[in-house]
Amino acid sequence: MPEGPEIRRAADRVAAAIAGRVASWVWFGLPELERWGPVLSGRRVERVDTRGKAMLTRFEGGLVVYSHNQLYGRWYVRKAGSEPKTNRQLRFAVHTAERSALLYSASEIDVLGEEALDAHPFLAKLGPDLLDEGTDERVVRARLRDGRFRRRQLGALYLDQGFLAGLGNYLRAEILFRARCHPRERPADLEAKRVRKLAAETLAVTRRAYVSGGVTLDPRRAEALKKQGASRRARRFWVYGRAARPCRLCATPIERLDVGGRHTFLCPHCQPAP
DNA sequence: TCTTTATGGTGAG
DNA sequence: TCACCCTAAAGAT
Repeated sequence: MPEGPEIRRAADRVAAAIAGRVASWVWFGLPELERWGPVLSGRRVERVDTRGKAMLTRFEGGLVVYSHNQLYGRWYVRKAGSEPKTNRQLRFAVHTAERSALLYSASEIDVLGEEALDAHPFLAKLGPDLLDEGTDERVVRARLRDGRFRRRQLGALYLDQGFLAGLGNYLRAEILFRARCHPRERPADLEAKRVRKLAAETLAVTRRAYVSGGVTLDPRRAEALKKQGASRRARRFWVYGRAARPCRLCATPIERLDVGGRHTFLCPHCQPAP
């Protein structure tokens, strides 16, 4: 469940299950965190929120459980005391009277004081979160114009959590396709109109992914493909993971390209090289 | 049963 | 840029 939108949705589910309730039993499945279980048990869960791809489970008394799912972590919400059928490793469990929130497979978990959050090595580096209310097109445009970022390739920039928090590999490919930008272009080379377009699509694609549960394709197209019996995977993206398949707009074969050490995907016709 | 890949991230050079 | 870490699932044999 890896990029910002998936993490925020997971946080919503976990919050609905345990926020505002007393955690009767808190348990950690990592040896170095075991001692925190008894410390947090009996405390109320104040909030569950996210910063980019990190989740913060806040307990009364100013203690916060930081968790980052990387590629593997997965949250489950279950009726109190019951567990999902899975072979995964349970790493963090919060049980309340009615429901339990269970984090499996994640290895990046920490317990911090409220005051230590801003000094956390990952959190301290994050740029504006694309799913925060205050992050509007003006904010994204300012980021694109910023001297720290404007001369870097978009393909590298759009994986950098210090540029904008919550982006990831599929969002990078999908946003750049929608904005008709090639991953080797740089913000500094874009005329103002294209910067505006890119900023708008950066927000629109990310927010659509949040609302739809990871689908970046437009609703009408996704629905039509569903009726044709396409798999979830096949009706999710414009270009991501679609190497050699026809572009959904112009039928040109989608290309795969390595940028920033990872594969990305693009339509060579819709996103011409600089 | 093996190897590869993955929606992520770090640190060394 | 590269090697490496984390864990799980998919693909190859």
